[in-house]
Amino acid sequence: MLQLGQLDRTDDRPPYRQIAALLREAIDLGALAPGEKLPSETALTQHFGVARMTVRHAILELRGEGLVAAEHGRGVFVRAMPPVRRLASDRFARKHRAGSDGKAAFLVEAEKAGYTADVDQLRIFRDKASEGVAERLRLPLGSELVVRERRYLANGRPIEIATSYLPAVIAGGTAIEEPDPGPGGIYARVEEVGHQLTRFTEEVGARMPSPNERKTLELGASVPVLTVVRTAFDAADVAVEVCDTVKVASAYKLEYDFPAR
Amino acid sequence: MLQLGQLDRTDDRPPYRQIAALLREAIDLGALAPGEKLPSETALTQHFGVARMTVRHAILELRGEGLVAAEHGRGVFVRAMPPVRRLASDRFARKHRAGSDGKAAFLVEAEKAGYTADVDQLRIFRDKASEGVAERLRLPLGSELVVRERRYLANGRPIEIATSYLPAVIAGGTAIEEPDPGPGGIYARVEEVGHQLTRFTEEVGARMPSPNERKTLELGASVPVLTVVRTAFDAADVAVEVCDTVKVASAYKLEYDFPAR
DNA sequence: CAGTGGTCTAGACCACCTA
DNA sequence: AGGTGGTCTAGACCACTGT
Repeated sequence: MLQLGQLDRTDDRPPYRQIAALLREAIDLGALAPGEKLPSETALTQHFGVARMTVRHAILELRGEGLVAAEHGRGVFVRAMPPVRRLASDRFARKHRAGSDGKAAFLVEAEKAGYTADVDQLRIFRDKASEGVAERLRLPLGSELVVRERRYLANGRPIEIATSYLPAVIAGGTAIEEPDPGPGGIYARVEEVGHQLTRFTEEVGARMPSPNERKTLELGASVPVLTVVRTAFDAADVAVEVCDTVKVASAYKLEYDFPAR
Repeated sequence: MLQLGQLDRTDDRPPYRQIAALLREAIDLGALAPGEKLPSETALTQHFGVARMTVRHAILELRGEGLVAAEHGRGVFVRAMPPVRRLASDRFARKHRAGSDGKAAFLVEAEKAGYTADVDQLRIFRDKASEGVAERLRLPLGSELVVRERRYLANGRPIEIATSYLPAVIAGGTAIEEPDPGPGGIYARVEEVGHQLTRFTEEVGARMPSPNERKTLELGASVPVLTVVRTAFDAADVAVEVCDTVKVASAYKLEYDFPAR
């Protein structure tokens, strides 16, 4: 049974903050392990001798920090943190595509780092270019695109949604329109049709997820996401792919290396 | 006088969410301009015919989104959104240091983009290297460092906290320990003492701010921050500076450009 | 069904700001 | 002093989950 301290009436912090601090401490120390259920509001109310709203206020604070998630009718649970993926800016180097025996980069990386990886919710379809994508691909608005959507999971937990957009004139009719694009992934196929990749740009931001993203990524109320929009360029500096990703922020660390010039 | 709609009892959203939605709409439409004061809790209570806690719950939600900020004893005010800074990975190129007439890069950029920039809360002191910094600078734990802390503001709103760590053997006794490091900033001074900068690495992540950061950056309850830890290397590949920054996510877009190799 | 969290009421007292 | 938001109480009913 979990042991929690008592309120300190000489403490100048209000009771709800003290309760939040005590629970936060229990989580940090591991007395409340990830996935574990917190004492019910009723139990906490009795333990601390306060009104239910006071306990709820404390829990609201922890939810705001993304430390716990409430499940209606079940209880409040300590959130489990997914493993952290470190993404280096050389992760698309050709050497990483070779020798992977046709496995996707994400699966190879997972194997090395010791977690299980999955890709699901794959959707492939044609669409017209929206403003942001058209601008990045330097195509007219409404140009025909091949779109690949998918969701990445680590240890069974969703960590990323990715959507690739490629001009249909490049990707149309190739294995890029197949569920399995073959060894080396879609970048290898793009190079096969004559577009050797030379550089990438990435635009990185962070924000709160939309309700939809929250659902797809199974996120608690206030867990932020990292957004990365990558554009791939070929030797003629033609943009051949835009990849829009939404990543669970706590699961990622992005690494970039650039010259001082 | 602000006109607000009424609750719709047939709507399946709870009253507090409807009230939040009505206020959000008023803000989006400009009926409540940035800096303007919302009707008081008492006024809203009477307007909607609900208990005060219900109105507070709605306002709590808007505060969580960072749309409004409460000021004890004064009222609740619509927050102004800071302008978005786009940070390109060539922003430390030597050419940007030259010709800036001794002005810091941040101020020059602000002038061009048409917003006012300020740096405040400058603190300069000596400290011992903590684990993360020691590792990045490849120094023994506890090595003497020169530390520069400061806060950046755009249009008067805080948008970033930055902390630079430099080995005291490099930065000690130079203008880097002065409030004004002189033309070209601390990087120019580092190069003057024989460490020509050749490359940088950046580690990017996102998370919810700590209570302290929330206060310093004047953030709402659930507004995320971007974290960027930059390490600067000289020609001998010696790490000469670690710069730890915490940025208001909504105010930044980071841009990186890297070869496919 | 009992137990959980979600929402709401109608009060109360306090701390802070402006005047 | 009067108005504002901050915190708290002691109830109430509802919706969801599990047995």
